[in-house]
Amino acid sequence: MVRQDLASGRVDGVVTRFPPEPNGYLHIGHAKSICLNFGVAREFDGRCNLRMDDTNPATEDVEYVDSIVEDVNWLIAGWADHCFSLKPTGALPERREIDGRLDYFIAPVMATQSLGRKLEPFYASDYFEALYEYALELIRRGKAYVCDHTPEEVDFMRGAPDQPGLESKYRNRSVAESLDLFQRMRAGEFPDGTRTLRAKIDMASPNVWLRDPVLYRIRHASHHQTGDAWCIYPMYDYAHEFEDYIEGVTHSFCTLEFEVHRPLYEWLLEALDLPRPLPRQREFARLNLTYTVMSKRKLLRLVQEGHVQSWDDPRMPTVSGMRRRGYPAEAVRAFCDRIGVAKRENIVELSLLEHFVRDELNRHSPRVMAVLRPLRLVIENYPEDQVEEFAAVNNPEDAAMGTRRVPFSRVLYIEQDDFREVPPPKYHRLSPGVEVRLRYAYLVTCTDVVKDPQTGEIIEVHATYDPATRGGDAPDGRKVKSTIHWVSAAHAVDAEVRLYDTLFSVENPDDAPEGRDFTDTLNPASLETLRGCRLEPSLANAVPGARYQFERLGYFCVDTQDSRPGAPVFNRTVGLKDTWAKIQKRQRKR
RNA sequence: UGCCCCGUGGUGUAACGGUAGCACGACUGACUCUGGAUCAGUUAGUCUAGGUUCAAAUCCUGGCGGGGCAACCA
Repeated sequence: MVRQDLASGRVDGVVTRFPPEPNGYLHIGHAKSICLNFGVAREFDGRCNLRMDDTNPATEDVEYVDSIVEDVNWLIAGWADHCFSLKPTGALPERREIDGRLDYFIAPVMATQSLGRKLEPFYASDYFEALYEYALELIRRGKAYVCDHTPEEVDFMRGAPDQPGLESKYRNRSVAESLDLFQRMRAGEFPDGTRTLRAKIDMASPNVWLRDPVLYRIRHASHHQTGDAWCIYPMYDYAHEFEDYIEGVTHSFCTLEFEVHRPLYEWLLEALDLPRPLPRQREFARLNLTYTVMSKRKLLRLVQEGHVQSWDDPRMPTVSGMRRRGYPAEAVRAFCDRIGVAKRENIVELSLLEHFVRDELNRHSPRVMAVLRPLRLVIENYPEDQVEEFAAVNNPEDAAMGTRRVPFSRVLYIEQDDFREVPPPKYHRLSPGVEVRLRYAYLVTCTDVVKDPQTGEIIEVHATYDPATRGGDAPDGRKVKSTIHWVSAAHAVDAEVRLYDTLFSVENPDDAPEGRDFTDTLNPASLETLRGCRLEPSLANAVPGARYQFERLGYFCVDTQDSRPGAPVFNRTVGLKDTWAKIQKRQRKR
């Protein structure tokens, strides 16, 4: 479509916009919209405006503005910054005339070319004056009128979808009277809800949005950007297309539910005889993901009711949550690219998102050894005080990432999961009499199991090593079935590790059965906190946000909120694919 | 109920009216000092009934199914 518009000469450049309302945090659904809008701008060498659609002071807050700016920057950094347009802080649209026709226009500044000027997002609230002027013009043209009906009356008179509405008795009052009343609405002469400005369209239209929709309402409320300057605020349907127009937007992409609003979007634009090309609205289906919810209302409830700790809780599908969880922005973008844009309702599998996260992390994150649930392994025939260092590869996918040295000694920790006194079928790891490889170190054979005399719990495993297998290869060419990771007890770094699982235990928490709430299907095991985890010493100075692969376990990142030097906290971003887990699952089913 | 939109493998998404393709998942196998990665392969799809056409996922009509819309929210 964009290509067609360019080819036909309808527009000579592409301008899109991402227009969130600052009443919540951005989530993966917004990420899709961001990728669409910035992606189109990028593809056609255009630009994309970040705009706060702040026309309802009751629900909005600057806290959200700040988070939105941060999230957008994070998501597009290194990808679309060159088409990211903002405006100088405090700039307002310029009032001008083109061919004798009234026009408002606001000039963008590319984020990469600020030239020292302070920049900020566009704000719908910056256009309140322009919007007001346009409203006056609408009244003069007989296309809008002030209506004195109460909200209840208006609601009733709208009729039903299959029944025409009733015309307001104020519909035909004179232009002069409407003008006067509207000016007095602005002046604050009337209390909330007493009057509205309405478009004069068609009360019998089969499209309910064309039945003289409300354009302005009276709200004596303080706005987070304009303070108390206004007591009338424009409705979304009135404001949005003019916001697009003022910014010179060519393509206005929004979600499906606005499809029925499109005739209104176009009607308002055409009602005014505007001198520049008009923006065009097109719709696409919003994103749904399995095992999560996406509506701002539900996300807000999760936060407010304490089901998660915050908007950036790593279990949240918010952009900030994903960032804290360790998802790379590249992975989120690759995901958005793959899911495509269409008008069909969809529920994308979480596994697709995780695929891109693993794909990105696999190529770029350094490998490291960490033991989450430690089990002592004593190498009986290894000298008591000896310490050796082995070279470990940082990333087999990228030789340029080099190697590091890992200390080895007589007492090690291995993963509890990597030892079974009685191995189940197909279990290749350590068990009595079995030889395995300690990664990068030696081949060891399990000789003994030490149990707590009281509880019978395995507290220690003994083994012998073969000195000839130094580095991990046997000179006689014998093979072992398994390689396990380990950490030298004396050198280990102690850490807390948080394991995350899906927030919900059902694929689609949105369709809770009647009488049930989506919170009923919350997964009680979505967070498991492990303390006393043992990490290899190279992790002692890991910086917040740093991402690693813990070999054989998954990808982990240093938590940006709770990690402290000397007391590191790691979040599991996503586990490695685990065929052993699959085998186990299958065995359990039998 | 009125209007609008949408129906392609389990999931998501492609295909000027001309061989239904790609990705994820699942399943086999190969390889492996990560039961990771990689590689090879298998599985499985045009909602339905008519019509137009040499030819229909694509165009037309009906049916069926799903979704949206009746805030002074966005």
